[in-house]
Amino acid sequence: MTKGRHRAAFPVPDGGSYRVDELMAHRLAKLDQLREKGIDPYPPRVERSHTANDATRLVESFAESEPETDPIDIAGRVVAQRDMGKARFLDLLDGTGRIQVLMRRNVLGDDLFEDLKTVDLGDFVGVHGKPMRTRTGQPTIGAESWTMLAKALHAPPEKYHGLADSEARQRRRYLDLMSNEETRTVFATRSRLISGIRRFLDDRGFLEVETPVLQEEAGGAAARPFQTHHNALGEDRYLRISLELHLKRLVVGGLDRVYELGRIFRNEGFDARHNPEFTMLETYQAYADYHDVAQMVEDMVTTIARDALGSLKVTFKGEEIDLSPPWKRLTFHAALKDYAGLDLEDFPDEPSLSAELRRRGVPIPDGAGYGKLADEAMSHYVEPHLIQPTFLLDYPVELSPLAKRKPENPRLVERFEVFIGGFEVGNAYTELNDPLDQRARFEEQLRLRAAGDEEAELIDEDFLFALEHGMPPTGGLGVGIDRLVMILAGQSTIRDVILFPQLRSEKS
RNA sequence: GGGCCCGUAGCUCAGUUGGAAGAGCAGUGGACUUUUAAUCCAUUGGUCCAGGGUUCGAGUCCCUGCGGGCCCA
Repeated sequence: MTKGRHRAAFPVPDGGSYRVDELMAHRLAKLDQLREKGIDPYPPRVERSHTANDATRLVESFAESEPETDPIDIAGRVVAQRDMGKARFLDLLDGTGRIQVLMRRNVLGDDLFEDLKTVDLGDFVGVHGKPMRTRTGQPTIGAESWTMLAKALHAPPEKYHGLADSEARQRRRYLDLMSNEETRTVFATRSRLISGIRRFLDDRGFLEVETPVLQEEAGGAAARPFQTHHNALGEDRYLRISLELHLKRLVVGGLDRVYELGRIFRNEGFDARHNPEFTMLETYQAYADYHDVAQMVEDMVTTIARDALGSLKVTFKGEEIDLSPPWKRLTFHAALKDYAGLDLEDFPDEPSLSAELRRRGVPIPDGAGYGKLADEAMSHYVEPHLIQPTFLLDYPVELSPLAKRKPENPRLVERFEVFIGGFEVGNAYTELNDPLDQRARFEEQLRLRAAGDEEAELIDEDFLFALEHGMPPTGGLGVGIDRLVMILAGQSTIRDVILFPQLRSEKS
């Protein structure tokens, strides 16, 4: 049973018939009127010679005076009607924009003009008419005939404010899209950014690949997976939490530059920055290290921003962010010193760091090892300040079981995270290709797991077997696409860049 | 997980000390042949999220639940 608040607007089958409110009843009556006149309110084909945008440009290509051209055919959803008695203006919206239509009784004839009474907001109509300008100069189609293309049985959201209720906007995204231009813009931007990423990587010789979503064990990240079951095998499977371990197998196999842009799943709550399923980009480049990758991220983000937004300056949560390279670079240790006055050299092990953070009142999770403690300190003191694009370099090895150690300091790894707008959007490292060290790191993860860290990695023997065959020096990258889109499209919650974000069930 | 806020007509929102449920848009009827948040006249439309409680009386106060938002962990 649908919850009360949306029931009237969204009728549910009720004993074989539909619950119909008054507004819907009027529309159903109009549907009947059309059918009685032998008019199909849902015809299978449509005449269309011009989009709304084409039509507007056509009119604008003429001088100020009324253009003399042949009639054209346009089609779209009726988003506004202004009835003037013997004339009526309609605004039609299609995927390219809005165009005004002028319907006149003396042009259409009495029958077609009378039939306009069956047109409601939200209906799709086709219009045959001449491009013209109104007295105020607005491009308009002077209708000579019109047809119903699809009758809508519900009223669209309010014409001026659109759909504002955030719950309704997410649950019924189609209403959000049809009534809020900004929503359409955000998702068009998202699409352009993603195609920009593909173009950028394709141009650099990267091969786009696809790896399994259903896995025997979910690895490659510190996160809990969703579990499912394969009936034919009679075995459980997990939805992937990262793309990493399979992509590196491909590098072992000789695919020097690979990327995957796909959905991953993490079994965790959702808030303004988290959705349990989200889109991840991972790239792996043989014969490169994390410095090369940092350079590439800078290039990639600035390229797609320029292409999709036409600017390297964006406004996010009221702050102007300048994406112009070079981005700030700061080591993990230096960042903690700068922003927290915390020198990790003074607290080299779990007991001392734990005591210090406790003393400072930094909240720390139970059973946190050294790496996790350092990460908590970073999240607490540093992350919120990293509004302008910033690379944090050289992380504690405990936090990075898949990254290569720094030769001059084996307690650190060659890793960076990129922060923009106060949160992490990317993560990269020089990949660990020493199979023996990798095995030791996995074993350390197992100890953390035994100590209560449910997000610690499991040993992936097949991955180790792959590494044992030799993986070239490789730089790898992961980018949270949704978060990147948030920043570039100026949206403060992840829910506003995901068309259908995760929500609680509406059923009670 | 904790705190705070929100849920009223199809949509956007008001609703006073607890005393007859409102506006705008949309809809319906009417006027108007260049309007554009058209305008003007008239008018329909309510499970006030759900369930309990207090009260002579609850949209309003209390409790529980559901859903959403913000902040914190």
